[in-house]
Amino acid sequence: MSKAERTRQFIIEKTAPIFNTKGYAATSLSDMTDATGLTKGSIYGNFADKDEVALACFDHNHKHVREMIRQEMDKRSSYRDKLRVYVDVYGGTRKLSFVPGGCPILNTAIEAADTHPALKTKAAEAIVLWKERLMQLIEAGKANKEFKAATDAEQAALSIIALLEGMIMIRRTVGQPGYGKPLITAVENIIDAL
Amino acid sequence: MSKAERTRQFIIEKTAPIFNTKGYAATSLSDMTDATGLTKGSIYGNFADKDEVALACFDHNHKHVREMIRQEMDKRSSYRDKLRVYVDVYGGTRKLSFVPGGCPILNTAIEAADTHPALKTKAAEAIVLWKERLMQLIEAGKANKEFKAATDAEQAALSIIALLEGMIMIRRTVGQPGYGKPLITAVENIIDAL
DNA sequence: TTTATTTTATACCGATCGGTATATTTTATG
DNA sequence: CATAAAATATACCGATCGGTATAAAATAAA
Repeated sequence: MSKAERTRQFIIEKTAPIFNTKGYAATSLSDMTDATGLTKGSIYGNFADKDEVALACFDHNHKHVREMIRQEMDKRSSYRDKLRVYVDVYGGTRKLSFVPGGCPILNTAIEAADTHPALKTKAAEAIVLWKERLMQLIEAGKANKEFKAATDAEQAALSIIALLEGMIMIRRTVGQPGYGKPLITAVENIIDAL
Repeated sequence: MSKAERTRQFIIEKTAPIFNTKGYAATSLSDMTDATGLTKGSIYGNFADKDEVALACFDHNHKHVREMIRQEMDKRSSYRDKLRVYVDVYGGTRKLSFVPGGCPILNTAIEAADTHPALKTKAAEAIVLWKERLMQLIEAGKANKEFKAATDAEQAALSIIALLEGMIMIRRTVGQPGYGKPLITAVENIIDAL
């Protein structure tokens, strides 16, 4: 890895959490130089513009979440237990470290919807990928006789995603944990009923 | 209503949709003068600062959604049908006009989470109010023998909110209507099972 | 209709925005 | 170690940001 590649990676790692917490538009070049200790010249020597950093940061945040899920999922054998990883990671039952600022897919989707087509596309691809991955797991469980054959994989997958994202929004906003637990239970109920 | 009060209302009505679509930080004074045809002097003669406009705009958007729900709900008699109003309004099955830019509660909650305490508080209050209203309807249905006595009102209320908000995010981001319908069905299933 | 008051427009403020040309320093190569 | 190349820092650009002092205009009361 060349010096430039390392610096590029360094910039991404230091600024990705800021983009996720403050939002893309609200994160300034000053925020980026403060967080990295680098100057604007150095940042612009490795990225064409602020947008390119923002897009790379989304990829980084998204990849971080995916790898955490994957890592935890590999430890589990049954498909039901694999699905429960999402509850453990997003639900925060276990103390699994998450990206600062909440779910990057949700944050990016909301901010970029009417302002940033490229980011919106990335968020959309992330959602599609997530749904397909969930459906894969559910269909595999059906083929394995672990889940009922009548299970609607698409509806279950989308319901889990919507409930988790809704829960993250509600829990982060209201603050009281009493607003999160019933939703964790709701997701668990879906998984149990598969 | 004095001239100033009318102007104040005019500014709110013209800028509220912009705040909801572009976000609070990304909406500039120029956006506001363009949308109203007024000058900065006029706006600052009626509001202390940009923040005061933003807060008033959230209240306006939130009230607009609530009144639309209330209006449609009054037309219906059974509690089950009343609850289905949320599906019709948020689900977009019926062509009920919604605030431009999607759900203001969701948008505000996500943007303000780490950046704007006052707005975050307003979003939190909106969620609490919504949950309590849903629980009222469910408990009333239980008292009326329309719903099962064993129904967990809190979990149902929170599940409906999370599913609807998750659906709005997913539908707006991915675009394809195939991603929304299964979630509408999921909410309908919850209401049917009450 | 005159006058006092309120409301709106003009012109400007310092600060910060994203971005760049260029000089300086650091890295890699012979 | 010398030198060419790459990477970083400095200094600056015009544009726009939110906000304000003040003048002009419109409104309301007498």
